[in-house]
Amino acid sequence: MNALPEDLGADIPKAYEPGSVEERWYSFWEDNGYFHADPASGKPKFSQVIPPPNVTGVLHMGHALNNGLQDIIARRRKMQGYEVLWMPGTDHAGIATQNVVERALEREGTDRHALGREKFVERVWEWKEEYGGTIIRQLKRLGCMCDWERTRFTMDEGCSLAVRTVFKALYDDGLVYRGKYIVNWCPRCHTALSDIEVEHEDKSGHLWYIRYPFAEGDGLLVVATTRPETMLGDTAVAVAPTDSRHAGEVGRTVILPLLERRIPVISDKYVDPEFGTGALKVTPAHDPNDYEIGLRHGLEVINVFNPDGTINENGGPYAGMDRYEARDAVVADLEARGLLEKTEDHLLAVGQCYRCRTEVEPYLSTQWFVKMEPLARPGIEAVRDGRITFTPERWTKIYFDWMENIRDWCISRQLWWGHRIPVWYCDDCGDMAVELQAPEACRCGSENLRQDPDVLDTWFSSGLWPFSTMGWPEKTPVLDAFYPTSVLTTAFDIIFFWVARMIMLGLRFMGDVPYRDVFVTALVRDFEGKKMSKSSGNVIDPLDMIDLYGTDALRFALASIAVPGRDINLSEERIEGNRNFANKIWNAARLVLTNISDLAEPVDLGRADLDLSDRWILSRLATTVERVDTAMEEYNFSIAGKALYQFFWGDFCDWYLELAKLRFYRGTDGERAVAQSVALRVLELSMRLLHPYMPFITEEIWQRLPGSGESIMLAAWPSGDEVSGDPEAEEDMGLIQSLVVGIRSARSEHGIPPGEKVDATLLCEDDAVHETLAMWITYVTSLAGLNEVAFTRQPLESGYQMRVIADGSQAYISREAGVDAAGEIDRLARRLAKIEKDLEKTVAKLASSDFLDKAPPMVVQKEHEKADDLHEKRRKLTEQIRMLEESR
RNA sequence: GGGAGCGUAGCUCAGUUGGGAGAGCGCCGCCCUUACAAGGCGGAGGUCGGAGGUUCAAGCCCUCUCGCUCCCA
Repeated sequence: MNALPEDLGADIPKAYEPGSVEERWYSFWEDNGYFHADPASGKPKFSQVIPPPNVTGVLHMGHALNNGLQDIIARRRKMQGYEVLWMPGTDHAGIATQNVVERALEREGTDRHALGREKFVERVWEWKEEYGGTIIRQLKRLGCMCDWERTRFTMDEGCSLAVRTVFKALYDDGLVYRGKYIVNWCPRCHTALSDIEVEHEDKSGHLWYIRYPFAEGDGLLVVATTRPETMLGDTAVAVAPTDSRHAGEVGRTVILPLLERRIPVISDKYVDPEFGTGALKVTPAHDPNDYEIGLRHGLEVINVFNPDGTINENGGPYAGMDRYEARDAVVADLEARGLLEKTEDHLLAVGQCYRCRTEVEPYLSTQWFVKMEPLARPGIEAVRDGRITFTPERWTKIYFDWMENIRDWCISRQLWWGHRIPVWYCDDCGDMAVELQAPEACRCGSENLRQDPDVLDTWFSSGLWPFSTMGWPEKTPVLDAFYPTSVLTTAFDIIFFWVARMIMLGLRFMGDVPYRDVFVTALVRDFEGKKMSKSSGNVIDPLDMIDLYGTDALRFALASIAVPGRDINLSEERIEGNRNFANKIWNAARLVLTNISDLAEPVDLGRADLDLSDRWILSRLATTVERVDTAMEEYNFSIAGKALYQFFWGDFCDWYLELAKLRFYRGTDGERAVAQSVALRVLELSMRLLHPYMPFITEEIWQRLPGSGESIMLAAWPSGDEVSGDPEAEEDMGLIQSLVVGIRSARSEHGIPPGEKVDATLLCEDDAVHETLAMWITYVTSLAGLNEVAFTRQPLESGYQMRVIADGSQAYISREAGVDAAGEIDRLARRLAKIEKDLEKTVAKLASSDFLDKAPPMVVQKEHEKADDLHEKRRKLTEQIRMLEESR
């Protein structure tokens, strides 16, 4: 598998080419079974379930973020030695999938009713077999290490049995019930929806003031409504009991305009006397509050809508019109009869179906419900006592708020695609049976059984996902080994739909929480913070990004801007920048690989004669390992990503490799071997540290390194034991970096081309610094472009054109062609200005006796040192500027 | 109406328990120095939304205020 040493640098393309690399390694991993979890393994277990994507879905940025992060988590755990199960699968998505197939039928000029239920469901299954695998293939392109052999589907046999088992158990416990209530009805999907499937949006509408004449005597009552068409179903007018304006009207009868129905005026505490005229038209069949009022007063309930939102026969002349048409007609007729007092503009919250955006209609119908309060209590407790934690923490409160005010869950849907409700009704005796399998006959002996035509809310089955996928209700080894799962990673928009319900159902049926951690990710938005949507045309397709820049670039970009608790504004430039990072990694590896072919055996770094740069980069690496590991443990993928980026590019490439070249190209054999060994070690360890973020490029490079093993996926996650910090090396290197940057800056500001070497004399007032610089002077000469270098112990009076004042040292630089003295004065003056600004603040602090008395000694001490340093720099700069001015 | 989050460089955003304002991109200048021009080096750019308070010390803590976004009713 591994290349031989002499082949190391051969055939390495100049730029990283993600396409072929990704394909090759993904099948290598999959074919070797690295994704497959063994419940019998003796290793500690780590598990997570994928939030099952919609089977009709295609991968969008939200998926890419969530699943990318889950993969990062899983890969690190695997490297840490856990037996990792990442359970994959898809969701049957009742409404969405049914819609897709219905649209296909429409194109064929037919519909589901013409096909019949059985044939239609067959068609959906066919569709699922053909297209349902798309998102799975896309997740593979994202690099996800899911255990594909265990891929599940919410409608597969096992999950379906789990659904029926749970339904029956809840029914037997009295937690599932059937009843006639006002539910949210989508006239386009022809089904009931649960409360949370309705999205409210403020829309501008009108408030119509309608005159209801009294049946006896003169006068009229004016009611205000936002929905005049529902007056067809009015069975009362209500006023507040406290409302003196209307007190005399209670008990009288008004004539409902248009339909001429006689309806009573009643008094009910629900009415808000401040709203409109203080008189409320009551439509018990089409408003939940009106329904309650109706119950209290024994009002007639008149349904005026058909399931498709048109007016039914109860609407008299308006029957057959659609609800908006009817609204216009009703208003026009009222106006014509002089019964419309006035119309005002009014802002109202309109409920819409979360699947199709159609306005939902409150609609009286018989539905199945789950009684939630008894399930919610343990769910609240599990979070309160810390068995489950949310990250970021603030989601905890949102979870509590919802759970503490939970309402019963309407679980029946008038669809054909989904888990059919396991309830059979007897046509002969009217009995009802809730069973796991279709019963042969009723208790009364009749075989005239009809199964309930409705199916269950898709979220009912996804609520069982953490255990139904592991084989429940059977007791399986997988369940035994991997439940509860370790973490659930998901976006906040499904905390109520999914997360909360899994917790409640997991506790109820497994007797344990479904996961320990809930990691709530952000929403991915476009670069200016707008929600990505097809209609706005601002969608960035993750597959396009993968094709253009590579999977690793996309993953790294998403992960490194994934700050917990904040939405992500993504731009293509961001991904491009990370493609550049991948390329940087690639080329660093190329440099190392092409320069280590003569390294027979890496030297033992514990004993080797390390350069300062070697000690420094190993120390930086140690810090990075620590920071990355800690941040990842806390789900802070942004901090970890930035640490990786900064270390690899800013430290390793910009400084270490530049210095290592000195030994690669001109070192003695021994020096070469040390530099090679350190470079190799840092590269190897970096690949392991980067692997969870960038699985493909790291495997590709790691496999080319001498002595690497079977796969980086099986290599150990870097630990603090592998490298250790070296504060002294970091400090010494800091002195050198300060001097190099100072000289480069002076050169650049004087327009000296990078190729032109200059002479320098270095002055260090401190002996130790002098020694360090003298020892590692080649670093300075090579990185700062110096020619002749001399050391002095006394400040120079002349013989140079530029002076650099760095930390711990100074450089006097001379150039044959000379430099513009005025330019040098200007340059130094700008430095001086900055120093004086800093100094001013520091001096002010030290002049305050409060500061000296009350601040911790360490802080005061630091401030003194800072002041000394700044004073010294100011003195040197001032003196230099004066000298230059005098010599002009 | 209730709750949450966010206003820091031109843009997108970091900023761990208060103790010398940062990154990426963009911009300007110089460089094709054989790992990388998808690059290197250097540079400009900020009264941290506003006001007040606590503190020796506030981007960070408290109060008020303005603006934007989201969730729930």
